Amino acid sequence: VRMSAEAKDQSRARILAAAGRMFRERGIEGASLGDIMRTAGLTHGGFYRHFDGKDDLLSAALSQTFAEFAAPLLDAPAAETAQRFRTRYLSPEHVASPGAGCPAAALGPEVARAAPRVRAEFTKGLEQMVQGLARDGSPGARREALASLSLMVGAVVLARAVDNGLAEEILSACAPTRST
Amino acid sequence: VRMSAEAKDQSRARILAAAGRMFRERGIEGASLGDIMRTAGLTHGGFYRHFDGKDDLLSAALSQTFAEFAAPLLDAPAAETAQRFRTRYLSPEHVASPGAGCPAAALGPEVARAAPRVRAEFTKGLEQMVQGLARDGSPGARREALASLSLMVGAVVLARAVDNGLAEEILSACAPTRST
DNA sequence: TGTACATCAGTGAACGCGCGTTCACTGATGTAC
DNA sequence: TGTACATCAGTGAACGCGCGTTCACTGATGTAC
Repeated sequence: VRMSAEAKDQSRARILAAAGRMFRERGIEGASLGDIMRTAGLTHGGFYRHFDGKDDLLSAALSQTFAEFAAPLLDAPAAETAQRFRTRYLSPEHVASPGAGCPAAALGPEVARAAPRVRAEFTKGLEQMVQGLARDGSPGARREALASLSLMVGAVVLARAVDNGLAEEILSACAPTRST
Repeated sequence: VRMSAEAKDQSRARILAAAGRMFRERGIEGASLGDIMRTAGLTHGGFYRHFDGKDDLLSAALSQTFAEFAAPLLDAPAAETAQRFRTRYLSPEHVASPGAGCPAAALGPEVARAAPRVRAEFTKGLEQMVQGLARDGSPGARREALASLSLMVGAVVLARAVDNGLAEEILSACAPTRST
């Protein structure tokens, strides 16, 4: 049942979309290749026609996921301001939807234990976010962007792990207009 | 080979110590009961004389680990200042030693997917840290503590996941004396 | 443009492995008298 | 204080399960002529 080259590209795109969402929702170890392939509408045996293994898929998914998530900051004509991005980032909607949210907040500690190529892709993706947040490129703006990004990631990581009352307090305490 | 009550308590303490370290080093799923029991000097079959299951162990380990980690902030006579705590938190040593470090930075996203009782224990532990950082108890101090804790957790999560150069930049950008 | 054939995307079964949990067993500990 | 016995901490083998990966197979696609 060979497919056309175009159909293969579509399969790959579906696998990547499923992986990007499921890794963020269930964690790297929690999202099995079988689950991902089933979500993409395929059986798990065909996986290796598209990727070398789980690490290869994870690297590709991180690359795509970071690009999508940072896009509002980077889209050329009317990019979102850093402050607006931070307001969205610190919203209850983002906390409730890890599968469509920031890869760093969903996967940070797991990536820290992952293969070098995975860490390299994560580093590249995070650097995109930093540059989107510090568009004037000055050293001061970059420092502010790094601190602001750390605050955002930490707040969402904590808000997702704790009970609701404390989660709301955390988001509120980190909202813009207070310091950076 | 029944052991004395005292010997049993010591076994439990060794299991808890091994679990606290290994969960933070390898993640919840990455640390198997077999590994933990072996590190504690026991065989894995005896685990269920001490805990009901992995979630029970994880809850107990989080409780103990948060208490230990927040101790410098809470020890009554001469507790560490919030600023000194933050300097230690944002050190390369903390980034390099997750097994002895902050449970929130090591396990946050995994706890977000864990059982309610695990999340409850995490919430309790984090609340201890917040109160240690905001000892005067004013609403403003609590907000500042929540924001500062979010910044610290995010910075260490990111620093552990990215390559060395960017990791150092992140820690430096979040060091005290800049805003909160 | 047609025809013959090699390629390969996808299927479904199989593999070896490590996991959390269970269980029969051992023998020192703790208890009842 | 001694003795008889029930308890139970720890052992080691076994269990069922899901994982990532491999492989023989199928048949439409793409290519060489």
